[in-house]
Amino acid sequence: MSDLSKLKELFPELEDELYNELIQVGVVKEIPAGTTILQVAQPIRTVMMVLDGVVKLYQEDGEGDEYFVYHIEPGQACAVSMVCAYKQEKSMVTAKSVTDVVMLTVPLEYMDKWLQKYKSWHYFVIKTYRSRYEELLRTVSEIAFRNMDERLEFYLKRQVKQFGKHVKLTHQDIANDLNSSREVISRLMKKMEKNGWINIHRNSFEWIRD
Amino acid sequence: MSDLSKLKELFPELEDELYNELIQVGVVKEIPAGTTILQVAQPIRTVMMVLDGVVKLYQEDGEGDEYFVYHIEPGQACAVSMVCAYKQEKSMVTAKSVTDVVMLTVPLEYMDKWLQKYKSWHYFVIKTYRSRYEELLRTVSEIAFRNMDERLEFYLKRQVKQFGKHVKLTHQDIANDLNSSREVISRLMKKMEKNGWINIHRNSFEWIRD
DNA sequence: AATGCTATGTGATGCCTGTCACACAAGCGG
DNA sequence: CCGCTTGTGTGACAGGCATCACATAGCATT
Repeated sequence: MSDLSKLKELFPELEDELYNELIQVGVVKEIPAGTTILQVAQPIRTVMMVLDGVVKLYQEDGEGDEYFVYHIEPGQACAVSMVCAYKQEKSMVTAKSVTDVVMLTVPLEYMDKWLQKYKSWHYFVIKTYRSRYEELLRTVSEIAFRNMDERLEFYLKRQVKQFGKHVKLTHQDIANDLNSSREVISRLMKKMEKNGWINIHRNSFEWIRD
Repeated sequence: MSDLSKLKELFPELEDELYNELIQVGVVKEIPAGTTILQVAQPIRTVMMVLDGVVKLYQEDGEGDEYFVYHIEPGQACAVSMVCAYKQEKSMVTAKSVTDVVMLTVPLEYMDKWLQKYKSWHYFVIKTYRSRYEELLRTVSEIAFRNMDERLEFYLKRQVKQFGKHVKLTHQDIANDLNSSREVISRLMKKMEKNGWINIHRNSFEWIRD
């Protein structure tokens, strides 16, 4: 069955029996690009494992400001969706599909069951938390210590890594992700272009260095 | 035995059998204030559970800059110490004792063993990751969206929550934790004093609002 | 080709905060 | 009581970045 083989390919570290359960109880959802998949304010009742496409996770304050945190790609699960009972204070996290996305959703009650039953699930969950924790630390470090030009470079490199040398984003999109303003991003990117790092097109740019 | 009862009090969610194992294989360490307990660059071979005192966790870049992330207090474990194989790229996290600290250290191999054996340990580890993840998100939100005055207020409140109304920190200490400069902190605190939020003393301040 | 919409380029200006320079104040040891 | 050390107060200045105001350019539709 193609579903099974795809699962095994994307999540190679799980037990055979668990794959079967995943196929049985999991629901495959197809989500168009640009959909808000979850917001942490609201209770979450499923674990989400990405099968295809890219999800971006970003933080919001209440006043329209955003900050990009990281991407979730095929073979990864959403750590936040595992944080079932999120105490909502001020911090808000949103996950949104960047491309069309296919994900496997599993009701949260299986999470506990499987944690006890399958060692591999266990490790998978721990691994997910750990890698997300590391990504977050990385993000903190960027914002705390780096100026806009360095943060922009880091951000663009992540996009290139995720989507290839040719990335479709407007300066405004980028400014939103970095909680900056369009003009600042335009100026800095112009400088990067002069230095031969990128080519700027309308609605996109191209990474031409390294 | 007083160790056992203290453990139960601080970590009430664990299984009886596990307490016994903890007492048997765990080593109690007393650490004087100001000691660097771990740095993420180096491999970690123990899980640390705080029994007494306060540990602060902060991020460093390579050039002497720091940013305070959160406190670890009695009844909590160090999530980073559970991240055994930390890929060292640029981000560095350091844990340092703020006060004299007593902690129980457990060799890392038990972590895996217990994860399979004890459901409660399991939940404890997950809970630890989850709450640390949330704290990190909170920190990201502060740095990304707030100005120095608001970040300072947030920071001071956290200190007050941890240590009581009378907090022993110099302006320089605070500036280091917020990756700012002493003069800026002094000015902002002076303003807070004028607004009746705090009293400033030499080497300390006192929270007098709320 | 003309029109219009949206993306991008660029100067002017102001606020926040980091830095430098130095004055003052609190506490400690002789 | 005096001087030293360390913390705090404050002005002047500079750089980074947000914002405002337009100018220009790219692409789609007619």
